[in-house]
Amino acid sequence: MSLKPTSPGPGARSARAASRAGRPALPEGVSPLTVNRLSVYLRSLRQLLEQGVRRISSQQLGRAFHLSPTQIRKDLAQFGEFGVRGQGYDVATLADHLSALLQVDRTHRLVIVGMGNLGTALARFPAFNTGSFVVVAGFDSDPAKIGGRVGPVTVHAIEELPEVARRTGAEMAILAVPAAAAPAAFRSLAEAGIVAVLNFAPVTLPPLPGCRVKNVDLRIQLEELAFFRTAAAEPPDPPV
Amino acid sequence: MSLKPTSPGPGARSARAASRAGRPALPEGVSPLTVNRLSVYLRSLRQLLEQGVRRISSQQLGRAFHLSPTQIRKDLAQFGEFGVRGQGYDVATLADHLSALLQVDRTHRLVIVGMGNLGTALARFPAFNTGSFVVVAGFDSDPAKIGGRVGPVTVHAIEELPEVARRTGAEMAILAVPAAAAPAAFRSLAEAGIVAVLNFAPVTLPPLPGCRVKNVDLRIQLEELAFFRTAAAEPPDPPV
DNA sequence: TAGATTGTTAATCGATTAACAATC
DNA sequence: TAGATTGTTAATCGATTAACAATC
Repeated sequence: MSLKPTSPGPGARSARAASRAGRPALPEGVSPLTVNRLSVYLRSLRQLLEQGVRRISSQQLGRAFHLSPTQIRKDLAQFGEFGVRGQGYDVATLADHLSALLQVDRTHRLVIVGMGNLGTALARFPAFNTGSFVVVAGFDSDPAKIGGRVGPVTVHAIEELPEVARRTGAEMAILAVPAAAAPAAFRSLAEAGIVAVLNFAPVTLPPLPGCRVKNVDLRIQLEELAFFRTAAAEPPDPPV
Repeated sequence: MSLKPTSPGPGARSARAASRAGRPALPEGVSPLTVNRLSVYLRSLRQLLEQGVRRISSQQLGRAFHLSPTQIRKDLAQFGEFGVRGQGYDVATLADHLSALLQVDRTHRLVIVGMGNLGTALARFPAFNTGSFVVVAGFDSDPAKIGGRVGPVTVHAIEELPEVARRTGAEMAILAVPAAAAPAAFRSLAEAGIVAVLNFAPVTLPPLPGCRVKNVDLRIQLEELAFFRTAAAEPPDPPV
């Protein structure tokens, strides 16, 4: 193969904080917007891989997946030199680099707190149970649910969280409880050593020391869409 | 009441496009980031309303819900003068204004395309079936599911989409099909007159004329979190 | 070498924050 | 009037885009 991607080592010299620690790419200083896009790039590369595409330029990638070529290069450059000038990127190699960067080259164990509609669905959700993520336990306050199984997991009482988290080695969590219960549940998670939480409860949880949160109230996404909904349906402005 | 919020009319003079059309706040020119926050403000105000709080300043609102007071005022100012200098905002009135702005003062009918794990859960999801949103129909390609019921809705074949959409008056949709099926399903939705789609499929769907999309691949949210997951767990950098 | 495409620097654009005059 | 808090303008910060030199 004519592509010789440089090792992350020398190329990563622009990741200032990282080089200091001698590890790939320290999270601090990287924008969540960038990380989100890296994840989209990886998703796209995986699709190319399935199609047997071996090499691609930022421009082709942009056309195929509605991305900006400049931004792709800028984003990647933050972490190393993964391409070859004049040639583009090796799909498999770049996918590997991104997997390592995003930490999806290993398995993350998740617990789900709140086994209502959404929690239950997420326990069975393929995207949360493939490759790098596995749901290892569920928690609920309803005694009727405790001890039962939902999809692949057993439902526990929230009091068991510290013990179950330790035993299973869980380090991430999905929070899908009602708003009123969310702050306390979140504190329990942080205390149990969970370091990252995807929060579906309709409250903004600020991060706790040692525990990052991403708040994704789905109703808010729907309301955002409702706001913009008219624009499309309307006749264009008359010319001035 | 000592609060006399001005009508949207004169106050909305900074919403340039809107005043031109003589309607409240035209979507164009408003950032999705702003709209998302408006939705968070509304959620917060509703909570205050339940607690019986009648009046609040941007600063109090910020403290209570982890928001920036300056940003609250800036965001609101885009659409009118909803507060009273020296006094703050009337909770109920501001909530009403925001509801109107976000179009959640009326009911939006949703269809769900793809009745797998996630689609099924969302059909029953309270946040998608309360107040301003109702799920009115489901669609799936699996003949075994067609004709059946899921929570509140009947499952139809995708071919029936135009007819069902017309009959129910649906104007928004949730897309929860596999990646490969998403683009075609999205086109069908746009053709059936759906004007806004919340897309959970792991592909980026670019907007179609007359139909807006919000792409919210949940796995990507999880991967973003995985990237940052180490930061918290690590010992702080040694002092230089 | 000529053509292509990267990595990077500079220019633009947009969003957030700070500061303050207007005013209840 | 004095105190408070808005709406708004100006300053800062960050993110995206354009342009191009480096180089395969």
